[in-house]
Amino acid sequence: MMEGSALRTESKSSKVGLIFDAAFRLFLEQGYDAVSTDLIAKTAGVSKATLYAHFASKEILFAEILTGSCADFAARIRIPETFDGDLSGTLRRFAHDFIALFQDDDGLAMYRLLVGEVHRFPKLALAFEAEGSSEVKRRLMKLLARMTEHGALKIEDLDLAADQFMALLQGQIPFDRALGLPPLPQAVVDRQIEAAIWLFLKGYGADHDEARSECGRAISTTSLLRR
Amino acid sequence: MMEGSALRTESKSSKVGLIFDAAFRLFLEQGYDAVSTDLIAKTAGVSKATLYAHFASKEILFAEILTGSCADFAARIRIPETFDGDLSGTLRRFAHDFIALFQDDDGLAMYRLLVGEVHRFPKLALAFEAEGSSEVKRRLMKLLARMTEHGALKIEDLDLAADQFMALLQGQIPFDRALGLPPLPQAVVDRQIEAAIWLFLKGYGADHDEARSECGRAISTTSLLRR
DNA sequence: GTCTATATGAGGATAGAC
DNA sequence: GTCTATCCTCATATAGAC
Repeated sequence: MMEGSALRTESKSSKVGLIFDAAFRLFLEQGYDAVSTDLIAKTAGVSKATLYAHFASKEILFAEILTGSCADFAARIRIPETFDGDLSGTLRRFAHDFIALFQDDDGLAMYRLLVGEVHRFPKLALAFEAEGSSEVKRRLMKLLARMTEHGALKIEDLDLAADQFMALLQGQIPFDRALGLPPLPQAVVDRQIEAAIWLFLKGYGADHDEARSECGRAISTTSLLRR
Repeated sequence: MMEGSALRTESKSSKVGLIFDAAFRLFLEQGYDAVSTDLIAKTAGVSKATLYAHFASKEILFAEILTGSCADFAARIRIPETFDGDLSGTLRRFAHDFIALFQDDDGLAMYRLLVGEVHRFPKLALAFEAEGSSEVKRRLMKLLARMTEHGALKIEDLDLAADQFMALLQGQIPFDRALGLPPLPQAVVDRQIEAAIWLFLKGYGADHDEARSECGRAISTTSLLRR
């Protein structure tokens, strides 16, 4: 678990730790190419030779840093192991943790870094997807499953529902933030979260039963055939 | 308007046009730093001196190329000027145009490029946001407003509703695609679109006997591909 | 306008002493 | 392990002839 917004900064005062921290911060702030090994060494307060004694190349240094930080993302989301019956409260807690990832400058810088370097480090980006966003989704699906068993929700396709809830929470935030827009005011975020929960429950809440018994939650696929 | 998936490639056989095209393709495929002016000149079939005779610097060349292509994005979305009463059909047409942007490799490469170079070209990314995604949202809001006037929808906050519809359509697609995942099969995309329309109308549809007319033809989509 | 050839500098990586 | 000093490649940008 992490305190505050900072991603891993393991300031062991060993040389490796110093290099690691300096490189991490510099890469996040300026990108891969813009940061020279010279600058990293200088910032860390060591010589370039020392840097290369611990990391075989700049690419390897970069890869080690990023992989080490991937898993931290999923870990920031609180998901209860059991469902206590507080439907909207539980969803809301998840929502705030989830959105915080995109408001956080460090997390965002890391996403930018990965996206910008997909050409050079394709595996790194895929690993991030698998251990980050994909992992979050899996855990949300488990939560929604428990809520469905509990009778609080009615969901047939968990995968789809999880996708929709996450999408509603995000809105255009990750997209815009990645392009450099400033974080939204908390009030706006809160409103977006409440609206997301409202619409989600409108579709999957068990207590909105009108027209449900006849229609079910089946989705019309006529357009699939028509198109 | 654009045909096919290619973004602007103005192959006037003038030297400038050749340089422009070569640089555009190379930047999209390999990123800003990975592409040298040497390579651009070679690919375009001109000398480096010629390149610098037309573009003062690599940065300026890059900026001119990207700004020229920003507006093309919004232009790819068909939005009717008047609403003819076909609610789900109109939404569906918008949806397919919208999602196609993220399935398209060129558009995606451009997004990656902008996101990766936010540090170096902050204004460029903001311009893209303003002329691209933000413009699309404005036009969708107008459409939703017409639908509300027409009585087909009941929307209080147009801005919020537009955000939600776009988010539902996107799901995790832009996020995952930006990280290098392959495009989703069209069947999965179609299912996501139908689910988005369903949930959106669940919240904003004016007729609360909603979708009853389509119930008879409804098919459970759980039989379709799972991710 | 367009070329060949080159100046100039930056950055990744290493040699060798301690 | 850590440093100083250095090599060498490559990329941006320009000079000068045609």
